[in-house]
Amino acid sequence: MKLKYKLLDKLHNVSNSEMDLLVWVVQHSDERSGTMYGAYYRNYCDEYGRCKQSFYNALYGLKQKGIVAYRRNRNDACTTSDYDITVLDNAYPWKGSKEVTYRNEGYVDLANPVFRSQEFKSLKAKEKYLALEFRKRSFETGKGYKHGVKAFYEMWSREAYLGVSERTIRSYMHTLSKVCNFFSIGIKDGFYRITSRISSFRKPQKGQYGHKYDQDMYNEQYVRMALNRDNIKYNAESLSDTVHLIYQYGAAFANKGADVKRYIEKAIHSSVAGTKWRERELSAATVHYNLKALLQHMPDTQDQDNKKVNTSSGEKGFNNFNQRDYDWNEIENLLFNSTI
DNA sequence: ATTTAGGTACTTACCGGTTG
DNA sequence: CAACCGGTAAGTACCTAAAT
Repeated sequence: MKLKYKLLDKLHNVSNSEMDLLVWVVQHSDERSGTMYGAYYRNYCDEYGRCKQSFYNALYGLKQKGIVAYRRNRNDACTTSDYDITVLDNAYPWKGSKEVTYRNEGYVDLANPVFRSQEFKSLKAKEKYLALEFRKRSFETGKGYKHGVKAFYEMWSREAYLGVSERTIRSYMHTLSKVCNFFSIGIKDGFYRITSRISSFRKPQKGQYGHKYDQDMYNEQYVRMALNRDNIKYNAESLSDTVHLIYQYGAAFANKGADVKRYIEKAIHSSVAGTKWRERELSAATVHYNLKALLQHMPDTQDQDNKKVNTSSGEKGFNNFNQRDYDWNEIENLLFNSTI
């Protein structure tokens, strides 16, 4: 859910669908690799109300601009394919370690409700970019972003920033402060003063509606990936019921040295065994039943590798998104070599 | 995958209101 | 008055969605 400040420079000229794709990818990514696994075009299209061509245009566009690398995955029957999309230069591989490097790299937290809101989605691409920049700048200065009016227009209208006229910038400012209420923007003594509106950026507390930890998004994405690969239809309710099983059974599997996510994938897969490809519908109850059975038939000790991974992340293994048996370093190399 | 019709974003230009 | 703000409108450049 983190977008490093240093990536913002690349975002001044992305199209709106590219910006949406990037935000979507970061929101569903594993922070430690900066990668979203199993990205499926239909999920993107549903969430942003775009046609499938937009997904591909955005994907190719982001790659061409050096912002992401991607890799295509097909299932065994070649009936579905999804993508692992890595946001370049956006990994936090030292999470949990004492590396100074990790702490010093600032980021915009895309988990914030603002960046999931319909208001943000309906902004223009450059307004979205500006919102990210203002978020960064108002944090770095502590008391908000202050910039002389003349210099402000001079800088932001430059090609390397927004590349639009002063008049257009003013309309962006209006949208961000008056239409969306994201920022408080005013001019005093010849200076623009921009601060984040706390009421807009406040995150829901635990237990409140809309509250999500970063790893909740990984979990949900993991389940979606498994469902997509088996062509299983689902709705919001059956999906959330299934995702919930990860929390319900996480500890029980961890006690046996196993990662619940690997087993929920199996439980999902066997829940549609014998059902025709086109007629598969998610039944959380069946998945639950299968998962329970898998747990009961498991020996008490598992291979130590899994256990090690689970405990090292410090967050119940949520960050460890090794959903496949690939060698991690090999994936990294493939992804990074495929770009420039 | 490529083409195309329709839609959106942006620029330019103008206007009236507000501020100092 | 001068400088600035926010609104509208027309033309065009570019983008998206859907057809081919």
